[in-house]
Amino acid sequence: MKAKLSERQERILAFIQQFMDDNHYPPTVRDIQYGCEVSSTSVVDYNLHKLQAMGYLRRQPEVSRGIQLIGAGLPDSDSNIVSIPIMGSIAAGEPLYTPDAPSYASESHDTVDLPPFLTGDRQNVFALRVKGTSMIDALVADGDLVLLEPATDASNGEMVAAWLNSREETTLKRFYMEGDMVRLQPENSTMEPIIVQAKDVSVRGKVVGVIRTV
Amino acid sequence: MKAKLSERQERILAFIQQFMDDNHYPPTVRDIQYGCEVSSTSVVDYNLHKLQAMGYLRRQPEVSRGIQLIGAGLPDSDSNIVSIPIMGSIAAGEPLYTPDAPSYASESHDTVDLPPFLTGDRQNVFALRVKGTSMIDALVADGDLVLLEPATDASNGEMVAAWLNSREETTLKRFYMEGDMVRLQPENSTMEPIIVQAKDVSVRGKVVGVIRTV
DNA sequence: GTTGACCGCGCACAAATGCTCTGGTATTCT
DNA sequence: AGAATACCAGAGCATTTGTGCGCGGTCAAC
Repeated sequence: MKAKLSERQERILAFIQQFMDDNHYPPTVRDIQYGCEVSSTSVVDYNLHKLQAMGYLRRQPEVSRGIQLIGAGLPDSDSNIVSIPIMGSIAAGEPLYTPDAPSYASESHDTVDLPPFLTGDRQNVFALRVKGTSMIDALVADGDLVLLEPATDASNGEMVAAWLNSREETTLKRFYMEGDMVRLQPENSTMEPIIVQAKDVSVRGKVVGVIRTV
Repeated sequence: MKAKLSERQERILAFIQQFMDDNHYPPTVRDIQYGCEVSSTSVVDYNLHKLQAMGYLRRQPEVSRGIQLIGAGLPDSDSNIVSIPIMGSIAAGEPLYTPDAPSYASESHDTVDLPPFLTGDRQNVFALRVKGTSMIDALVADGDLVLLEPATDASNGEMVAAWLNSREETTLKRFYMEGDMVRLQPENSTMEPIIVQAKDVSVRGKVVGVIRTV
């Protein structure tokens, strides 16, 4: 069994994979024909036989769509899911994501598996469980899971996880830089903003998504 | 629409699942016929339509083996991800999941892949894109994705997708049964509740989760 | 040049398959 | 009882779809 594939065979293989991802069932010979711009079904049939002989797929004779890919990566396992670590809770003085102790970052944390559309192309997204209601007016409730993108800076109005030196805690607030002071604004009309020296606060991440189960 | 399955429908559903597990491609109508000891393809077709209307599966018309199970556990049953169909938008008179027009139910719907922890062990969860701000006070914003569990009934105070006969639209509100009237309460202080006869409203699903990307 | 393996093309057939039409039998509703 | 509804059976049609066959290129070996 050779490992060498013609360009057309590569394309057919890729097309089948794509098609399976999209439709959750295998393509017909003609689907492949049109999808790969082949001018005849027999060519597809010919190459499918080749691919089968080489072990790239299996076919059920006389059966429509009787194609299944074998070998690697077929059980959806490709990259349409990402594991996000849950680094702890936020907004009530709980301990949190401590980059000063990097050893922690990879240990014993829970993770959630999420589809990539929630993280976009951001890197190193992590999640925090919200405790408390300080952001209730920004549609973030107690118990929600917030997705954060690591950041050390923020623009005014962005929702961030911020570390307060004075309190030794991390909190979820909107960020406003005012001179050399920083105002951390809760989104809850019954709560007061926190205003501290810029040097006494450090941004840990920006909120990029919210997930709630009821 | 009932959530109740006949024995035959249960069997068909189970058979499809089994078949997919075994063969990695969906069965034909006749496969189901023989597999479930039905005496006619039309019966299978009939029940498939029913199942589709109830949201248990999706079909590609005119396409052999154009069946895919939706809800839980279908993606090769690898169980760390589920495909949820996005059945449309909600809360501004947009069209939605219309079991009365089965032909729609199988067409051109997007799906999102989500980890199972969001759906729990619920079956046939589907998603809707929220349009409008009627539930802003319940922490559901315009553009959010809400996850719904199919239901025909609701307890007072639950957040539901409800179909209004009079307006021919589906709307996202809190549900309150009051005598033989139903009050659909928006969670937005600037909006008035909708109060209609119980018979003029039908619950389509209960909200079980919310997803927002910023 | 000739040969033959390899690959592609177009066509057509037969089987597989989705779908519809007609009619039947229960069960429920009025 | 009669009407309405839900479900099933059988048969048949139209489309989809796998497969086989003949023909025509290309290319390297002889």
